Amino acid sequence: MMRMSTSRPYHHGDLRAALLRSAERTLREKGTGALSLRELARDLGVSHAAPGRHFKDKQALIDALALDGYERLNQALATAVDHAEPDLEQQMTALGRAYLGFAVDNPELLELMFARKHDPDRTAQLAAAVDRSLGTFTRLVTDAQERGEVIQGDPERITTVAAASLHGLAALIAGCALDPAQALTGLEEHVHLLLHGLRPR
Amino acid sequence: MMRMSTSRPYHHGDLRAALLRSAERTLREKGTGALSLRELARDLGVSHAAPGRHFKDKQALIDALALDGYERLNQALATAVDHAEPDLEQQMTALGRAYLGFAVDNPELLELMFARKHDPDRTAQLAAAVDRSLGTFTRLVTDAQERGEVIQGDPERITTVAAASLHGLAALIAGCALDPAQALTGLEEHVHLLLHGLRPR
DNA sequence: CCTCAATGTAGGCAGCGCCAACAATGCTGT
DNA sequence: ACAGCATTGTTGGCGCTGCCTACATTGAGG
Repeated sequence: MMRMSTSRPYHHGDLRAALLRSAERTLREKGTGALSLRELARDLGVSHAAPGRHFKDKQALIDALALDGYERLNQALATAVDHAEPDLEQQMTALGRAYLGFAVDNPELLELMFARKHDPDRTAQLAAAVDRSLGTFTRLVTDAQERGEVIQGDPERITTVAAASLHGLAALIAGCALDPAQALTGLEEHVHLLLHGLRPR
Repeated sequence: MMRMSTSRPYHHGDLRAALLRSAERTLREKGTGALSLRELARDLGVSHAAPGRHFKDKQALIDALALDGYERLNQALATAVDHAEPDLEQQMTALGRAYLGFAVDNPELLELMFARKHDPDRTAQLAAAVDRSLGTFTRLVTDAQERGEVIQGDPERITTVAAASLHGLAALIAGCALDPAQALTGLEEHVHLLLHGLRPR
């Protein structure tokens, strides 16, 4: 059938990217529960089945969203460390500030990223993305070890302590269990305690 | 209409509790996404609208599930501390073991508990439950401060460091980003590093 | 140009949450 | 004892969802 002269072109052009952008926006504004393939399609003026051409199911779109989130997070973490003085405490604080900032700006996305419901296929990609995040931490730790700023020992274990600590803060912020402003202003002391321990010296 | 002699009684007896039990089971076995009021009703042999008499909507059931989770978690945390030697490191390790154990046994439930999608009314109850959890941490910290095992300073801030560290581990476990067995065996050293810091002394 | 893969459309199916109207039950006051 | 009433369960239906299949339109490569 010929299409009416007033309608937009039959092919959208870059529907996949548009879906991701729109979904990310919905996620931020109305939460995970409000994500609907049909509604995304309506918003973009395409038919309700069009998204199916780019994401085999809803979970696939969510996985793509999560993957994109990791990429942005990794970018933020890496540049934060790069722009900090080569001092462990400052670098760690910068890393924390970037991480917590991401959590404040993208709480629902962070929740998605660390959810346990990913397609087994995409799980590999996501795991790689997580490793890249942890890699930033590990690099920080090993460098500091070389400078003698961190105790010797398995870098992975030490990384886990630092990463878990910041991830815990980020998760609490994303879950509304911790006041974002308070967490950000207290971050410096948090890192200090992490590095120097809770026991008296 | 008179009921057939072969059918079960018109009234279930304790449908609300049965729904919660069944939902918790589904949550553990098939994940959050598989939770359906209609399916729960079918499983329990009641009509599809019966759950509505006990939970005004699906979120209300989820909130109840989360609340129950907090109660079990708080119980576990409290008894763990009580049964440990009055030594900070041992108490903290016991607390961590209890927390991580809960995360391993109830990953989906933990995800629900810290999700950001609760009814504003129930949020108060949930916040109180969270405070009770953190209270266990704070008590631990203040007691240790009195014994001189922890540096002086705002107990809340110190609590946040410890709690965030363990919560981070638990969240990573629940999200399949950390191997549970590895986390549990490494817990002792994790706590040690937390208390003594990452910097060389 | 013709063909074909990629992309979008139309329609339909089953399941879901939620709602309103109605039925069965058990409690309570007289 | 029993009438009235609140509680709890049932039935049916609405609009929404994700997903599937068959079909239409388009652009690109032989």
